[in-house]
Amino acid sequence: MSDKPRVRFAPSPTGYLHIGGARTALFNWLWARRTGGTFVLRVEDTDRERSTQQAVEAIFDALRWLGMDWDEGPDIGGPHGPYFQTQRLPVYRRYAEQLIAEGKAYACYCSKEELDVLRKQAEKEKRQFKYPGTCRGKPYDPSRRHVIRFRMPETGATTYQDLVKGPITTPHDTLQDEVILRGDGMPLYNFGALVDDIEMKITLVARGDDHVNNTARQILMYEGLGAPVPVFAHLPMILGADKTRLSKRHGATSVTAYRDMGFLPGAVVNYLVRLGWSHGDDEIFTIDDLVKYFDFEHVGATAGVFNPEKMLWVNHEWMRQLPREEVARRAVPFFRQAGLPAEDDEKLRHVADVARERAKTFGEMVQQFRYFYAPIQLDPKAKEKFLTADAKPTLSTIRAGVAGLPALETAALEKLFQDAAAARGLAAGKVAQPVRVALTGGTASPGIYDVIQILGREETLKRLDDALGLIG
RNA sequence: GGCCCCUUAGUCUAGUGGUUAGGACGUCGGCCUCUCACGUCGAAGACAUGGGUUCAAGUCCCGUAGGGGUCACCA
Repeated sequence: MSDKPRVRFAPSPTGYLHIGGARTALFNWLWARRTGGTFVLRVEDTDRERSTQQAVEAIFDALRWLGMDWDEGPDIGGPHGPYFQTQRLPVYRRYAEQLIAEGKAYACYCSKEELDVLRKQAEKEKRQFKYPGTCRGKPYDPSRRHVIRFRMPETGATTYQDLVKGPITTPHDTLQDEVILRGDGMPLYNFGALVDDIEMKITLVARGDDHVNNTARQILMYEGLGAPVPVFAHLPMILGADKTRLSKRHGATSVTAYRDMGFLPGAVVNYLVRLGWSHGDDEIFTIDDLVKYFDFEHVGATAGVFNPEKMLWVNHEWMRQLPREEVARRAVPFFRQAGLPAEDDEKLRHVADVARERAKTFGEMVQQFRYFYAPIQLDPKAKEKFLTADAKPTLSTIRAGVAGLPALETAALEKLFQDAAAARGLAAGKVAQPVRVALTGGTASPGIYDVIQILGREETLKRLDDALGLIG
C-alpha cells in the first residue's frame, strides 16, 4: 500500500497524561508529521479495575492542548478500529486460537494460587521463578477455566536493532511461557499491544524505556504469527531531581497542571522534546521547526532529569516572542480565575506588554501584577523606607503634575519626574521609588511611567492621595 | 539476585579518532538603569574509573564502580 510510517500512542486510561507519556506521544506525533505518516491513537483499557472514562477524556484533552491531532483514534474512528482494546476482544481471541492451532500457544489450567506457591518457594530458595511449563502437553479444553500461554523457545537469543539504543540481545532462557490471554479473555499487555500493532499496521513503535524487556518476547510472537516486525525505538525515562523515576513527589507531573499554571503549550512541547532530543545547539523551536527537524537519530540513550527551572525559562522565551495582543488574550482567564476584572482591552495589552518580560508564566503574571486590577497590598518594609516625611513633598509634586498633565504621555511624565528631582536636587530614583511604592505597594515593578499609564490618571491620583494620607 | 540498558559540569546536551571539549538552564560578578525584569559582557564548572587498541581516545574494545529498567492472569 504505502511505505509511509504508521506510528501510535497507546495510553492506558488509568490517570491523567503525565510528562513522560506526553513526550512519548510527541515523539510519535512528530515523526508522523515529519514523514507524512499516520499517527494512531489507541486506548489500552484492558485493566478494567483502573481504567476510567474520565481518564480517557483527560488524556485526550491534554494531547489536544499540546497541539497534537491524530489520524485514527477512538473518537474519530479509522480503517482499523475500534480503537479501544476492550472493544477488540474477539480479535485477540482469534490470534490466540491461531497460535494454539499451530502449537505455538496452549491453554494453561494452573490456578493463580498454585503458581503463587511455586513462586514463593522459588523465592525462598533464592531461585529465579519461571513457569515450569506444566500444561504444555495438555489438550485444549475451553470448558475449563484457563489462560493462554505463548510457548517461548528455551535456547538461543533474540537480537533486534533499537532505533535509539542500538542492538539489544535477550537470551531466551530468561523468558517464560508468557500469558497472553487472561482467564476472563482479556489480553495481557504484550499480546494486546502486539495484535493491535499488527492489525493497525504499525511500522514503528516508539515507547518508554521500561518496555525494552518486552521487546524480544513480542518479536518472538510476531514471528510466531508470521507478521512483519516493526522497528522499535525505546525512549529514555524522565527522572526527578533525585534521579529516580519522575513521580508526584517531585512536583507536578501532569500536563494539565502546567496548563493551569499558565504555561504555553508550545513551550511545554519545546521543553519536553528537547529533553532527550537535540538539534545542535538550538534550544527554542516552534512546532513547525520540530516537525521539520525531529528524528530518532538524535534521541539520546540516557535518562534525563526533568528540570522545571529550564522549562520556566523556555516558557518565558515563548511569552516574549508572542505578540502583546496574544499575550493579553491568553492572560484573561488567568486574571479572571484569580477574581480580577481584567478584560481583553488596551489596558490589559499594556499590562501584558510589560509583564511578560517579568513573569515566566501567566500564573506568575497574575500574582505579580494583581495591583493593576486590585487595591495595593502595601509592603510594610517598603512603606517604612519610602513613604516617609521626606518623600511627602515629592509625592505632592508628582500628584500635582499628574493632575495637571493634558495627557499621560511618556515624554511628559519623564519631564515631570526629572523636574521634580532637579528641583529638590535628588537622583531620579529618589523620586520614582516613593511613587512606585504608593502605586504598586512594593519596590519592584515595571517602569514607573508605564505603571502610571496603565493605572490611568484617576487611579494614580487616588493611590498617591492614599499614600500621602498614610504619611499624615 | 538474574537479565537488559545507561554513564560529558548541579541539570539538559553538542561531539561519530586529532577541538583551547561547544551551547543552554541554574549559580556568581561587571555593565545598562527610576526599582525589578530584560539585555549585554565575563567567571567558575564536565568526558565515572582501571586496563587495552592506536602515532593519536570523550569518541573503539574489555573489566570495575555507580545509576536506571524489568522479572504478574498491570500496562
